[in-house]
Parts: sequence; C-alpha cells; structure tokens
Amino acid sequence: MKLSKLVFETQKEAPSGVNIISHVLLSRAGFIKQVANGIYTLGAPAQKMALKIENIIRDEMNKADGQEVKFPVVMPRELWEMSGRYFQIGSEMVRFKDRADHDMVLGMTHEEASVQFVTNTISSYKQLPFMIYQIQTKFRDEPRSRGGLIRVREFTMKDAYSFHNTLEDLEEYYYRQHQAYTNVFRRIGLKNCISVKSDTGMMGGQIAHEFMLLTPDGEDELVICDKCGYKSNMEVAECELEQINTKNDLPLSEVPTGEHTSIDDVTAFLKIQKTNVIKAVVYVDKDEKKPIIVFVRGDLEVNESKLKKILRKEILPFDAAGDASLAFGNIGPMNLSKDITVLFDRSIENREGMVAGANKAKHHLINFNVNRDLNVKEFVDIAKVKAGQKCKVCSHELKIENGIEVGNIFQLGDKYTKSMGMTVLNEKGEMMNPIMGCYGIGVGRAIASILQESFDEKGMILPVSVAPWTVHICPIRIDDEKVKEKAFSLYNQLNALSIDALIDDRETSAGVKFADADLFGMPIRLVVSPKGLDKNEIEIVIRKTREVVLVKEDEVIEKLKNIILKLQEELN
RNA sequence: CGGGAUGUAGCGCAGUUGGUAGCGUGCCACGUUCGGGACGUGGAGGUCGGGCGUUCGAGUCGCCUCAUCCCGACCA
Repeated sequence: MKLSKLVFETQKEAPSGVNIISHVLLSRAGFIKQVANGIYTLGAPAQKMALKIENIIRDEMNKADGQEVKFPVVMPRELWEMSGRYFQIGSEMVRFKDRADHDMVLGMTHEEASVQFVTNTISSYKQLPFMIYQIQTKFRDEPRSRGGLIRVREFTMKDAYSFHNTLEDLEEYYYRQHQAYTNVFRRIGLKNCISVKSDTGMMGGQIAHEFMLLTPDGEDELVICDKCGYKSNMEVAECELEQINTKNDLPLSEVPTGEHTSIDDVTAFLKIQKTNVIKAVVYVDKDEKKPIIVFVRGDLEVNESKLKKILRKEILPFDAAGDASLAFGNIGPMNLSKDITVLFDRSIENREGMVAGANKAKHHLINFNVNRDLNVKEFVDIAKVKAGQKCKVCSHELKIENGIEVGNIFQLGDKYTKSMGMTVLNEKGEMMNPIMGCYGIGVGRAIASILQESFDEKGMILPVSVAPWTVHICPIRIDDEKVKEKAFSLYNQLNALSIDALIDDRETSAGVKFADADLFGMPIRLVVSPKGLDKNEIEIVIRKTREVVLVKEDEVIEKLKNIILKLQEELN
C-alpha cells in the first residue's frame, strides 16, 4: 500500500471526549471514524487488522472441527418467538417491519438461526457432534456504548454453536474451545488475558467462562485469587464468609437516631463498626413494582446479579421519593408488611448485638440478635465480594481487577433445541434434544484490547500477527531518485514475498514520516535515506524495542525475514 | 431511562455589555529547507447543530428540538 493513496488523517490531538487509550490511538491514527453513537467505520488499516484477527480465529475454529457458515442479519419475528426471546429481550434488539408489514429483527446473536439451520437436516445421533460458526455483523442497541471499539452497537463477531448427544460430550468439547480461545488470544498478541467463571445471563445454561483482558479501563469487575487461581466475574463471585463474633445478652431496644440514616452516619453516631449493622437495600420487582428488601451486613454491597438469579426476576432500584410506605433510612427486618419480599444475606446469620433500622422514622434497634429476635427460614449468598475477603477455595486474600470481555464460551444445554423443537433419534430410536454450546469473540473488541496494552508515548505497537502491514518503509527524501528507486524496489520485493508492506511515498519531511510511523505502530520500519545509500546501508527499526539495525542493501530482505520470524515465534 | 456537560473551519479551541466570526493545527499554490511533526508569502475552507421567538440587529438572550460526551441504571 502506498501511504499517499491511503484514506486517513493523523491527528496530534485526540477528539474531545476520547480518553480510553485504544480509542485515542485509533482516532489519532485515523484508523476509525465515528458515524453515530457506537457505530464506526473502520478504515483500511483497522479493517486489515480485523481480517488478520478473523483469519487466526478461523484457523483455530477449523482446527476445532468447525465449519464456517453465514447466518442472516435480518430474521423474522417467528424465529425469536420460538425460543421465547422475542419477548424476553428488551429494546437492545432492533425490531422493524418489512414492506409486507412483517415483524423482523436484527440479529444480536444467532442461537435461533443456528438451530433453525440444523433442524430436520440433522436427524440422527450419528451426525453429532458438530460445530458451525460464522464471522458476521451484529447489531445490539446498547443503552450506552462507549470507549471507541470497546463497546459499540454494531460490531463484527465470531459466533460458534456446537451440538452434542450428551452433556459429557459437550463438556469435553467446551474445554477444546477453551483451549482454542487461549490460542487465539495468544496468537493475536494479548498478554494479560485470562478466563474467568461468568454468569450465563439470558443465554441460559449452567457453565460459562469469559475471556477477559485485564485493564483498568475494563467495564467488568473480576475477583481473582493469586494463590489457587480462582478467577470469577464479580457477578458470580463467591468468597469464604469471615467469622465475626459479637456476643450479646442485652435485650433488644429501640434508640432515637435522629436524622442519621445512612450507614456512615449511623455507625459514626452510635460509635460502632459497619460490620455490626444490618443494612437494608431496597429494590422493586420490574413487573409488579412490589418492593424487595435485601438485608446485608453494613460493610457489604448487594450483588444484583446474584439477586436476580435467586428471584428469577428483573429488578429496578427503589425510588424512595415515589413511596412513603417504607421508613426509608430506618428500614429494619422486624414487623415488615407481608407483601414485601425479604431476603437475608448469609453475612448476618447468627450475628448478635447488631444495629438495624426500626421501621420507624428517626429510630434504630440495638442489641439485635438475629437468631433470637427474628425467625429467618433461609440465608442466601447475595453480597458482592470485597477485596481482601478470603478465597472460597484456598482462603487466600482475594483481589479485584477490571477487565474487558473479549470472548465468552457457554454450555447452553438444551434450551434452544427444546424450545425450538430440534430433535434427533438416539440409538434406541427415541427422540432427543441435542445439547448445545456457544462460543463468541468480538473482533473489534479484540483490536481495542490489543491496543489497551500495547503502546507507548509515541503510538501503537502492533503485534506482527495482526499488524495491517508488517513493514513500514520510510524513504527520507523521496525526491531523491536513488532513494525513491531503492525504496520502491524493496517495496516490490516484499510484495512479491507476500510480506505486507506500506511505503510512505508522500513528499513530506522525515519528522512527519517518523511521527506517523510511530503512531501507526507497524512492527518493523525500514528507513531508506540518501546518507544511508551513500554507505550502501538500509536502516531497520523494530517498533517494540526501538532497536536499530543497519544492514547492507543486499542483506535487507534476508535480515527482515529473520526478524519477522522471530517476532512471530514470540506469539507461539 | 435518570444526573451532568458540550455543540463555532477536517481536528483542538477563543469569541467581552447583542453590532455580520477568529487563533492553533491541517489543507492548496509558490519559494527556501529536508533524519524527528521546517520556514516565509499568498490562498481556500463556516447558513456558529437545527427550529421558533425577543430585537433595528443574535454565535451571544429566551423557549423547543436534535446530536455527541461523561457518570449511573442497563448490557448475551
């Protein structure tokens, strides 16, 4: 590619409001341009990166016995009614009518399409297992996209679906996919990418993992144990419950606490620890709008994912202004209306000498013994894990880090084959619903993830496996015929060898060329200059290490091949 | 969907009490430069997000609307 013909514009400053590093770099280099909120055009360099990443994914999927297919972007309502998701999913699914007034949707994932594709075509257990995958555009009307390519509404995703006779077979294949994912992320150059246990959400199913790039800009919180390797998304993270003993023989009593209603105020006022308070967190049922109260130890937060899973319902935060029936700020576990759903976190089980709201304005209860003063049928684990709490597996201290989800894998079970009526005959001649797994990787997010951890103050540092061009040729003084001739001769030789080369054939100063080359971050730069040519020398610069190698003109190609090989080996 | 902010040249920004719009950068031409974002001279580029209103007159004031960004809710 001749840089003079590339549609791009480099920028010294990032557009205002752009502050995540991958977004800054992609914008400044002109690799992407925003069209609307969460919708971007990828310029040629970003698209070339995407293609290289896709090809690595293809290679790993094919090695995992996958076959590439392509599902439609637009699907009829009926397909999504069969699985039940037409009504389950909210406005993040784009719906519209075609000219015949038929309800259609834009695909945000393709479980339905994959089941529709194989139903009736696959009819025997002998044809299982198999895996089909595609790399295609998805549209999800996210309520809030952000961070450049990290969270967008329209994006390219690889999604794969496997079908099995038994759960055991799915599990075995699931771990093959886990390995394939590990390979993909290593090969595209991601270093701090880990897999964590995750929530299955609306996908259904039991076991799921997310592949997370550790970065402070990540949107997900991850709970990690350095000792035993326990890694989990906060949504499903568990920990060992610490034992706190506060013996109390004093009778329960009510004390005035005035305007002190928040945990901070109440503990300061009564001079007690947060761990000795029973905190009430109020939600409402999304459909019936009835209150739900969760009681949890004062120093802990409610994990809303766990709450939703226990309730099997969608919830909303409680709007205190809209309801006077609860003594907001003084809510306690005693004498609550029977209409209210009440849940108790395990962190308050057996606790004595606690402080709780009195369900009465300006009053709290003290000397509250949970077992003595309350009849709780069940305590549940519904609290968010805090940094410093102990690992459930090995009791080591847990830490919390942020991550970007680059990929995920799910053991789906028979949710879709059952709801959509896909059956095969087993060896006994009985109809059965195959067991499914599904596996996704966001391609654009992978690009952003690579940049999140591979850059310096001058710009991107692209791994050789995904860089749009492997070699960036900078002819200094392209108006010098000798330089021009040599530079283009190298360019042509590299092209002949199928080594992706970019030549900066613009008539501009060395400083501009170097600055742009640094920003672009191609793994290797070749500098051809009049001074160098006088000494029969070409300069090779390795972007990652800034290492400079001077080589004789006739040795350049051999030396380049060696360097490229070495850079590739680092990713194996 | 709540809370906050911003919309002026491709990008980054300034624009005073209301008087017909500017700076930096980028772009074009010519000349001098030329290995780390060169310099000089001359240019092109704006219905000031849009609409309605107040006014002799609106980038500036009022109302409405749209878009974008940030925080939260949300999120396969």
